[in-house]
Amino acid sequence: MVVRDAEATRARILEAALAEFAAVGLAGARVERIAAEAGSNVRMIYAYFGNKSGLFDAAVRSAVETMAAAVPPTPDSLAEWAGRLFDFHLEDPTALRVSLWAQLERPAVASEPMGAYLEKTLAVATRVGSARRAVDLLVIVYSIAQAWVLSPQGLLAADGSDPSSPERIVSHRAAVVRSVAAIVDLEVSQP
Amino acid sequence: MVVRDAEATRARILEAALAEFAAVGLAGARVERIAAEAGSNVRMIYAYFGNKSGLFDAAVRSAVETMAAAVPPTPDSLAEWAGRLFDFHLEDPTALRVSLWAQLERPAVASEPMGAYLEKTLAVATRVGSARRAVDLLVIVYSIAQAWVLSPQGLLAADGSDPSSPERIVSHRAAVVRSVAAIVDLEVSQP
DNA sequence: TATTGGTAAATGAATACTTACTTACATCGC
DNA sequence: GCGATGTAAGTAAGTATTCATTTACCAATA
Repeated sequence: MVVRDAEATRARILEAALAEFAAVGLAGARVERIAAEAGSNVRMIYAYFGNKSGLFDAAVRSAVETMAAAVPPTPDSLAEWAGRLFDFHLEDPTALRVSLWAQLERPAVASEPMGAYLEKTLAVATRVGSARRAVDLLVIVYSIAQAWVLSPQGLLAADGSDPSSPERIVSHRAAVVRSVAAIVDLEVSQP
Repeated sequence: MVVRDAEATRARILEAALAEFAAVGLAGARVERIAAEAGSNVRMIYAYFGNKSGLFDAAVRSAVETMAAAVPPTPDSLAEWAGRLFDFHLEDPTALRVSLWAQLERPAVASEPMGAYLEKTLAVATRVGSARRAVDLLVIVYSIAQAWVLSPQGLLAADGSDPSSPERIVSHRAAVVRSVAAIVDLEVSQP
């Protein structure tokens, strides 16, 4: 390294960790690979993040923050929000994959951003009547927005078309948006 | 072992593998732990399944088969089918978790049951107009049925209630069924 | 029927290699 | 020179996979 910059090194490590964890998860990740990819070394990882799971936790938090910042929730139009979430995950599935791995391998960390959850729930609750129904709705909306990226290729290609073609993407995005719209309509109309 | 029974031993190994892989995934699983849990030994795993990923693949296939057999699709009432899927995943998340891990760690294996996908797609296509729309719909229906089990505890509890309470479960199941019903209605009405 | 030989099933321990984590040392900026 | 930052080479504990051997079972033979 020519220039010494703790912040920059930390950031490079975190970035490399995000990619590695998104690709192979916590158990599959290799500390040495992350260090190499970051242009740093193992020692620095332990200096900055304590241990492997500490780095993973930091990566998860970073991923969730990125996601929340990139796709701010708009309670008035959940359908459009779902569409933007879909776009975000499609363009870069890193954050989604890291979150999912956290949910499987470290559920406690995945449940951490309680504040954000509470906020969204309350915002939606005013439209749906109760907090419970808001949670039920949010759970479903999230999953619809993620469905495409998490579906096996075999299912996506079951109609004989290429799942990565632009028309195919546009088609599914439309399905996502109108599905969420239909569900929200339903929930708002019958409390 | 008192009795020598290749089939039984194989079955015990597979059962133990399912539990282990569901809990910690392919990279997190320990061959030795599986052997011990199965009341067998490591060498047998290699005799019957070749290697660790061979065992994982076998576990995935077994999980998918179990799931397909336990919750046969009913194209005429996708909503009820989603409800039964929800029940199945809730009672035992093993198959769902194994499938999800396959999707993350070995996408090729997760995409394997093409036959089942094609069948379901065709069955739904006759109701929705085109195979493409059928796939879009199926992807979303699957994800809605799984959403609860895959959501972080923090979100599920954001309304202040206990996510594992029977009333909470009943409430969400209802949300799943009526959501799918609403989406299917929409898709059938406007082709 | 008792003996023998063959084969599938099972086992414990070794092998070859990874992997998270540490230590001892170097270098930069103030 | 001193604390912060960086590096390379360890180390001890695991870990997938293989080896050498034993055990149970079966059937043919004498």
